[in-house]
Amino acid sequence: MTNAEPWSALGEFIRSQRQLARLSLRQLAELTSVSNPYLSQIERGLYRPSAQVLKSIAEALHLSAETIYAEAGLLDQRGAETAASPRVEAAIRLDPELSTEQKEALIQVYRGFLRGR
Amino acid sequence: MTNAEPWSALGEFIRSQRQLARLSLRQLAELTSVSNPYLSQIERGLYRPSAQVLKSIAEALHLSAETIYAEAGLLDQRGAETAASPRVEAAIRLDPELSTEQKEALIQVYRGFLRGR
DNA sequence: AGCGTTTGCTTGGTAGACTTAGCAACACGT
DNA sequence: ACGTGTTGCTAAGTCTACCAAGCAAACGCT
Repeated sequence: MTNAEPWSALGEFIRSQRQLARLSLRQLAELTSVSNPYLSQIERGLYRPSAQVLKSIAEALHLSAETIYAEAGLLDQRGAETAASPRVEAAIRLDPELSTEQKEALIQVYRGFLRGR
Repeated sequence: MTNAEPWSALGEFIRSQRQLARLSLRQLAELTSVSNPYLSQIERGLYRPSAQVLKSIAEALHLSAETIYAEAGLLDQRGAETAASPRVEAAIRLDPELSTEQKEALIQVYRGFLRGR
C-alpha cells in the first residue's frame, strides 16, 4: 500500500534534506538521538514527530527550526493576519515591564474604549 | 504533592495568559478544540503538549506561535522578547477602533505604569 | 434553604509517538 | 566462496499525550 498521508510532505522534505547532507539514517539518528527506525517512519510519513524531535532534526541538518515547523504546517506561515483589536491586548499581556494588575487594568481601559464605540 | 516539573514554566505561562484573557479552562478548550482536563494538566505541568496543541493555544490567545514555542524551549531562537515597550504603543497607535484621544489616553496610562517601576 | 451553572480537577482508557531487537539486501575485502 | 559493515526496513513492546465521563466546591438566583 503506497500510503501517502496528507502530512507526508514533511517526511519527504526531511529525507531530501538528509540526503543532500549526505547522511545515512543511522548517522542522522545519532546526531538527533532519535532511533533510526523511527526516523525512517517519519520520513515515510507514518508518524508525525513531536516538536522536540523536529527541533533536533533541524539542528542536525543545519536548518532553522522555523523552516521545519513551517514545513510541518505548525507555524501559520508569514505574519498572522490577526485583527487589530487582539493585537493590542496581546502586546500588553506580553510586556515584561508591567505587573499582572497593571496589565489587567490597561486591558480593562482598552475594552472600555471599545465598548464605547 | 507540589511537584514542579522542569518544563512547568510553560504551563504557568499559558495559565497566566489565559487568565489575563479572562477565559475559563472550558472556554479555551472550546477555542482550541483541546479537552479541558488536558488543558488543566498542561497548565499544571503534568504533560508537554504537542506542537499542534501549542499552535492552537497560541491562536486562541492571540499570541504568535513563535512566542509560545520559544516559551516551550522549542525554538531556542535568538532574542525573542525584544524591546516590549515600543510594541505596546505601536499596537495601540495602529488600532483602527480607537479614536486619537483614546489612543493618547491609553498611552498616557501605559507610560504612567512604566514610570512607576 | 434550594437548584442550576460554572469553576477546576481526578479517573480510566485509547491511540500513537517512540524504542530495542532483529531481518534482508547490497556493498566491499579477503 | 565467506565474513564484515553498511543500507533501510519490520515487529513488538513501552510510555505518554490526549480524551470522555464524572465529581466537589463555589457561584448566583429565586
